[in-house]
Amino acid sequence: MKRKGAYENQEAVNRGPWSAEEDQILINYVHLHGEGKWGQISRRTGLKRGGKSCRLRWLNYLKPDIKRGNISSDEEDLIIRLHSLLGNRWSLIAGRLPGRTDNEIKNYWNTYLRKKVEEKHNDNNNNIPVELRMESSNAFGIAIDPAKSSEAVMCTEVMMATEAVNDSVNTKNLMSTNYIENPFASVPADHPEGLGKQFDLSELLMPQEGCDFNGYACVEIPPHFGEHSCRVNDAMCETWYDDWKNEDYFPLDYDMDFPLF
DNA sequence: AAGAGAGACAACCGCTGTAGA
DNA sequence: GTCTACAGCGGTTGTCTCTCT
Repeated sequence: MKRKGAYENQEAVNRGPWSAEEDQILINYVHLHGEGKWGQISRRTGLKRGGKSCRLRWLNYLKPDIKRGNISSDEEDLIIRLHSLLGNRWSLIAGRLPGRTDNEIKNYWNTYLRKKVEEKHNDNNNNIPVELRMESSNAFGIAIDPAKSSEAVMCTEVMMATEAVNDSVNTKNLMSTNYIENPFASVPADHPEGLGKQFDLSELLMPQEGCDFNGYACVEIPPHFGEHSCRVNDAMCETWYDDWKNEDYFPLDYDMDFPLF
């Protein structure tokens, strides 16, 4: 259902690549009026572009702090890690890569990184016994294959046992044992087995004091979830997956540094 | 040199969420 | 509560450039 106003007067709207003249009009407008009020640009400047198109052009191309040029290996690594955590939540991923836009990261993933990750996964898969190559499933029988998955099925949410959240001393039991068996099981809080509280991982991904940004998104459980500070990094999913796959359960411990994969 | 195919990336589209009237 | 406009997101498409034959 098309909403009125989104693309009205379509016949009067320019499409396709932006000209230098159009760019300059948009830049001048933003300098005068600031970001936002995109819908007013055509009325105020005569620019024959929809508000959405203007916003996109500014955010993805014209904004001064946009970093252009090749994505570094560090950035690439970070994208892979964040994608394994967050799935296709490009704006969240872009938020952790200063100067990079969600569109740029999405394009980079779709045209290059996805294949690279898949190839890496296939290589790894060929080196393990057939019986371990079988797709795993979580507590609800949902097949999980982290390297292939473009969705954040496995770890967009974190389960923490209620008692652990309420008991800052007993931090070793942060995860209910039910879910240590399968750390990728994301159990709804109202599920009969859902003893724990459920957090959206993006909520946990808060900048942390003293954490090197390129140190791969150290996160801290916000204080209102309990007094403990459980430091994790975004490698934990892979680590858990490997440990779980090898039936060597990962002992979640207080303030433990997780190894990078 | 020319055409085909692949890759890269800018831009568009459909949708949801939200604020304000 | 409803409607409208707008911001924002993610998926998809279009177009340009490069490489190969």
